[in-house]
Amino acid sequence: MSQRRRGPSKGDLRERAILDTARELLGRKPLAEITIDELAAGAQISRSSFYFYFDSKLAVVVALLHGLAGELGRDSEAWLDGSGPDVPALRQSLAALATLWRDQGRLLAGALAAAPGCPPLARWRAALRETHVERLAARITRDRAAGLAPDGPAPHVLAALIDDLRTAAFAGAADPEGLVDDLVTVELRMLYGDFAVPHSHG
Amino acid sequence: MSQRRRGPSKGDLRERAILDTARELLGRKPLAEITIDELAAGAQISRSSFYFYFDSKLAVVVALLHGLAGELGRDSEAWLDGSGPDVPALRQSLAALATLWRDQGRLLAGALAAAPGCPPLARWRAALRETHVERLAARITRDRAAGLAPDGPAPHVLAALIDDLRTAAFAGAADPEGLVDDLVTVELRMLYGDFAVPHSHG
DNA sequence: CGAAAAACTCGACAGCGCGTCGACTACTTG
DNA sequence: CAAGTAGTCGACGCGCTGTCGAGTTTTTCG
Repeated sequence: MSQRRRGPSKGDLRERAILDTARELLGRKPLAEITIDELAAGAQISRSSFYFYFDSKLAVVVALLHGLAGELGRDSEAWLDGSGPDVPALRQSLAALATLWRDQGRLLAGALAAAPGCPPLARWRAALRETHVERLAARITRDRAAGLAPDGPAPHVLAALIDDLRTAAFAGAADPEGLVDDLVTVELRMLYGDFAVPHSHG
Repeated sequence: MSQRRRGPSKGDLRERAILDTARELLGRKPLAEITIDELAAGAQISRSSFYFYFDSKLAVVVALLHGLAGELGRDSEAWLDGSGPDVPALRQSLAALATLWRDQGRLLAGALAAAPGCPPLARWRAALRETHVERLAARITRDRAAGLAPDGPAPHVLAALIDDLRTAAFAGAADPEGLVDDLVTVELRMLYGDFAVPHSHG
């Protein structure tokens, strides 16, 4: 817990300066290589003053993540609330996510890496994931009931695999946006692709 | 580089003791929470003596990984060298990988997490991944040429996505082996599942 | 205005984990 | 038994973290 209370004052500027410095540094190097000294120096305060504003480096990450809150859900509404292989909706959802990874890749990667061992980050990650997985699982259930999708893995398992794939693919990609079309294809196959098992002989 | 040269002697026992301690600790807690003191204590030597055997904690990881060398390739031969949706071969490949993740999950996860920022681990990871991706990509190319698989993402991209999915799914799973069947289905869909786009109206 | 309170700042300190160095002991091999 | 090599260890310095207490500013309000 930061000791800071309320009011628009000089301290607010410093807090923003820390956040801005963090964003700026994350544009250049991974989270693990950023030190509290650098954050403090960037905000023109001493290292110990940093602790007046944030409890740790990860608290800064949490704050940064908080600012990203809405962005993840918004563009997926159409896809998650729809039904059937709605290609444009899926592409929109993936494109938005890709852009986020392009712009905030190091922040997201750092947060993911630090999540085990940092309860606040773990909760953030779990909440994000669960929201997506649950809605996607519901969509799968709907599609199957409507005869739009073939049977297969339990909906929440399939949804979790899709979520894993997105994260792994974007986290590892040099150019997330270049992956969007391929991910669209692959996710559609995972959801709707019932392939015909060929007869076992020529 | 460790300063150690050759010969079967007392030191060999200590080296093994360190490795054993590492394995034992990895059964209880993640790599990041293991300290060199613990490793040394487990082998009944002082912390500074540890450095006579290994240069760092990650050097121990590398050694541990080295011991796992063959296990990854072996059981995938049938699947990677075959063609078409060979379900048993694919299942065998995935089952072996799942077992490895069950037994060595924390080691693998730790190695993966530490890979950026540790060249030897990064090289190990890259080599492993590239081998798999390349062989799988070749398989995809073959299948497509033979008319066994539909067109889709570039073979090496699709192969990389499948590799990512495996790693992410197993790394995050409480029970890797319980995922095998679902992964079989999903991978087959990614490779062979050409779904029929439904007509755009009811 | 001026005094108490709050917001804010900082240097000094203690802790932990890492990796190194140099001196010491114990084997082994001619 | 001498000399070299293998193995051991305590002490040190480093970098980063987080805390404490004492200081300075800024706000609040009687």
